[in-house]
Amino acid sequence: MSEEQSLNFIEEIVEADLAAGKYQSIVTRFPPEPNGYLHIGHAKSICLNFGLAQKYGGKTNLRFDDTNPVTEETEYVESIKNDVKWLGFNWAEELYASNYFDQIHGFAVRLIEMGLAYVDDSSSDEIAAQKGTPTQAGTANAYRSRTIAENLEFFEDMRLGKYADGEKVLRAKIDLASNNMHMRDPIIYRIKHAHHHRTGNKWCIYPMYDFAHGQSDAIENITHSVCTLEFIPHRELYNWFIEKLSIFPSKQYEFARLNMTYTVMSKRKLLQLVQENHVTGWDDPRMSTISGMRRRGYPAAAIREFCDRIGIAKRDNLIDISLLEFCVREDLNKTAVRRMVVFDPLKVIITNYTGEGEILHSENNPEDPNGGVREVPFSKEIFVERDDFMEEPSKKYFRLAPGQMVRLKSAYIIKCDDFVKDANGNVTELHCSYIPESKSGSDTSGINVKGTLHWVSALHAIAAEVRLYDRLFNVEDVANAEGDFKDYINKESLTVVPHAYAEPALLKDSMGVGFQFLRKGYFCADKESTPTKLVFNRTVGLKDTWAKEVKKGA
RNA sequence: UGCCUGAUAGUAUAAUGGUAGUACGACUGUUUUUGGUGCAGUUUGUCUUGGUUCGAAUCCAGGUCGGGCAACCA
Repeated sequence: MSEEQSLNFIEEIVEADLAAGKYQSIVTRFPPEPNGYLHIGHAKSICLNFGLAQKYGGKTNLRFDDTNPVTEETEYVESIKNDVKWLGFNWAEELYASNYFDQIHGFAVRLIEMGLAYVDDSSSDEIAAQKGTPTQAGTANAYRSRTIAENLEFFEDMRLGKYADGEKVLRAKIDLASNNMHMRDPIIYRIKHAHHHRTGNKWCIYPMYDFAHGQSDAIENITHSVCTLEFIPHRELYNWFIEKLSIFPSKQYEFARLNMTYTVMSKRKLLQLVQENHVTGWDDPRMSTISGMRRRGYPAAAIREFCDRIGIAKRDNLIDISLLEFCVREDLNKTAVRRMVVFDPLKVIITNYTGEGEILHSENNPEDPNGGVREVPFSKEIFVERDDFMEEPSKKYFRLAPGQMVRLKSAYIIKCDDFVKDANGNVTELHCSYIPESKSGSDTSGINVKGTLHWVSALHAIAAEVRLYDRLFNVEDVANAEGDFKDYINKESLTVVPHAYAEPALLKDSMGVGFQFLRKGYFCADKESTPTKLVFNRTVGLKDTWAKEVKKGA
């Protein structure tokens, strides 16, 4: 293999570290806070962290960053585990920052003993004011010069629950004049009399992110701690604690988080969509969550492929959602079984068809020679799509029109002889004649037609509900659009087709697979689908050059 | 106003002092019993001004523009 694959900048760092013998093998981690469901942005991080370990023969921990008991819940923990697994990754260990609360508390005591932390009685407003501004140094208060003994005692009293929330905090004593605001005596422990989803009521003080994340990394011997760009200013602090505490020197590296067009990618906003019922839940198929995409029918492999294609870099980006859709189609084209479903039926009577009906066969997947065929019943009366007929066709319209011929997929060529209108002028019925010798597979008619239509036998059709999804927002860059992001919600993001006509094979199909409804797009059975009421989600449409053509003409 | 970051086709991402390439998008053509797929092709780019060098996307200096930083969130 002479194929040279270019590395992203983190892979370069890893390779350099390995080549220099800095580590024998690498350890990464994926560290979500269990305060919401995972979204496609997390998928990028998951693929990066797990991918690194896979590629370089290391391991990846799943670590829940659960240091804020008031926002975190077990429901989220379960959903996160489920999503990571579904994406196809196995973690070495399932860990929690809360596992380390004793050790982290010990680190805090050590810092106090070294004279590098102090208990501050100031209010949150006072602390903010004393921090100064980016251009003005902060000022020390009287608490900063408390003795080690005092600090030890007060911190212990904090732990014992002698104070109310907000009465006291523990701060690292670093540099109130630092250019980096995070170094101006950051708070490292706060009092929260709250129930924790894992440690219950054992603790009433909890470490802040900055005093838990790096410490957890060190405890787990994480070699490469990868996070997003907004943590760059935290790195100095991260390193300071590692140095002062003399713990394992994990290194933090930052990459640009994923932004995607026509969607939101923040847990806060996603939570809002759920709570205010703009969507039906975290797994609403329109959501950018992993669970939403799974329900919508996006294959895990397609999401992985997408994450691979967008790359890892440090500049801000806004990825076109059509790239994700491309990856979904690429995957589904190879795997989805083809079925025929008519959404907006128009009855066709095949006037010269005298038989009782017959069973025809159609390939499950033309891309897969081993995919086999299924049985498709044919009869004198069928349904085709309403927009597959035009009374006065344009020149490039290759479908049904008076006198025009088309092939019915896997069946016969038919010719439109006549049509029937109701009192309102709506076409209600087509009368066609078929060419008996044009039967699919044994066509001796010699006739070539330009159009092929999907269809279902009226006698054998089964009912199905079909849900069509469009983008949830109608502006590209939702996060940077002016005003409230909810003003940009696309009111037409869901269209329900309550009574589509489906071919009967669908009744016997297993529901976990991806379908392609011929000429309609890719679909999957929704979790609400039952044998008596089939419900399908449109995963993504087919590329539609005809629609483009029509648009151009209009 | 300070500090930290970043800037390559429409969107992403390579080229690590030596031919600016790839993918998606867009557009052509071709194949096709899905106006799908496949195949072939076209299109568009190094933020700017100087400097170093035989040679600069890459190194240096200044500028411009974008993002981040002053939560008892992560």
